[in-house]
Amino acid sequence: MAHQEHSGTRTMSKKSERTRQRIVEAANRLFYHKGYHNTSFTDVVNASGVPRGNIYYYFKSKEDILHAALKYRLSRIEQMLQSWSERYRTPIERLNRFLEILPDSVDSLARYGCPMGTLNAELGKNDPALQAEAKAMFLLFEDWLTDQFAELGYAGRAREFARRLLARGQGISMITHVYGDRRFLMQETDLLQRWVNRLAHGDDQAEV
Amino acid sequence: MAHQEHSGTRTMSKKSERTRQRIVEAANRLFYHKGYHNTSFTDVVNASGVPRGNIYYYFKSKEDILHAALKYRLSRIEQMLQSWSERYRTPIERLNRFLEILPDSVDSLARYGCPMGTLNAELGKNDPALQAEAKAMFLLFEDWLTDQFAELGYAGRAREFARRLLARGQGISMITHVYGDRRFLMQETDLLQRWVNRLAHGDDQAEV
DNA sequence: GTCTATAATACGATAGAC
DNA sequence: GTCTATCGTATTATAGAC
Repeated sequence: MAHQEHSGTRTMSKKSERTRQRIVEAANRLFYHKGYHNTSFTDVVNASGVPRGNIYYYFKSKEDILHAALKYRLSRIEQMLQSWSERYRTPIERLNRFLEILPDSVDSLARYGCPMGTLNAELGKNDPALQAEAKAMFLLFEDWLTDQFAELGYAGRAREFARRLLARGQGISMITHVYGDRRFLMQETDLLQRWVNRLAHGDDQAEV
Repeated sequence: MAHQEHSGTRTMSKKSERTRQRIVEAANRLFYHKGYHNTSFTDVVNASGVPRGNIYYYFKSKEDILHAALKYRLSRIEQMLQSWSERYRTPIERLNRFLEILPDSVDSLARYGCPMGTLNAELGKNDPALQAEAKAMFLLFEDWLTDQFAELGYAGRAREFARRLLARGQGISMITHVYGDRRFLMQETDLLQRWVNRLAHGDDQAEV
């Protein structure tokens, strides 16, 4: 008989949890590198090393794996933002840490684009439910960035600034991906850092 | 016997050309709305109204249709840019016309994202040949924008400005798509217009 | 719980009648 | 040149032995 639920981890042994996690991480990497629709079930089998049937023991469909991968991404982003909030005590330090993502991941951005952006672009074209889950990644960043801008003293425009910063990052990632141009990313990241730091020094007329 | 070549239009009758064009336009729309990998051959059959076998008379494979769709997009972009160059006589008018794309297509951008960006994001993950063809769309815009900034007197930084403008447009399109937020697009387009117009008035320190 | 064999189907592509 | 019937394969998913 099948186990009671696919989605829960409640009744799982340590080993089962590890296997499940291996599937999620392998699939997540493939969805990023190849795109969701262009990743086959067999790709997931090969990349994870978990036999076909076993994967269906943990997940009821390919789309179910996608849900799990999105959930995994969301938890990773939450962890990351929380650790930044703990490690850095001023909003300007936090914003600068956020911007460091771009140079830190310049190689994968040039090869595969932004993991959030490209997946949203793909899923956003069709299923509204999947689109909503993918959008949640952006919302985590948006809320966190909004908090930082608010702490900087721009409470009224904090969300506007947060979205603008996200948009800038997306644009830079896209062009870096299309052109394979690492220099562009570095140069534009510099501009964003200057903008953020001008804001931090009270220049709220700073043009973005 | 099969016809001599799939790609050429040299020996085609008027009616054949129309049929071929119907296939290309239907497929192009589907590739935009659903994504390339998520568009099936049957989708193209249904959308174009052309029987399966006939499509293979005009194109040797699904990928061949994609090539034709990309070629079609490129020619449309070229036509558009050339018509703008003819209609508008100053670079500032031309740059403002370029920015008008965003509000003009805000509905489809919110639903499907930027046609150039999303297709590049999808194809860029895999095949380098397809990626190059998709990139060519950006290059057309980049060169044209570079010309405009050069005419404005920023010869040395014209290409930098052109890429930055493209990146901004991509970021705005992505966020508009993810959030389904038309207001954001309008607001950010305003910012870009102000930037471009400040540049036109000689403020080369204008921050982007 | 684990794994292999295989079902059921959707896919891109072809054959061949007209 | 046009169209339908169908092929071969890759896909997701399941059955059932261990």
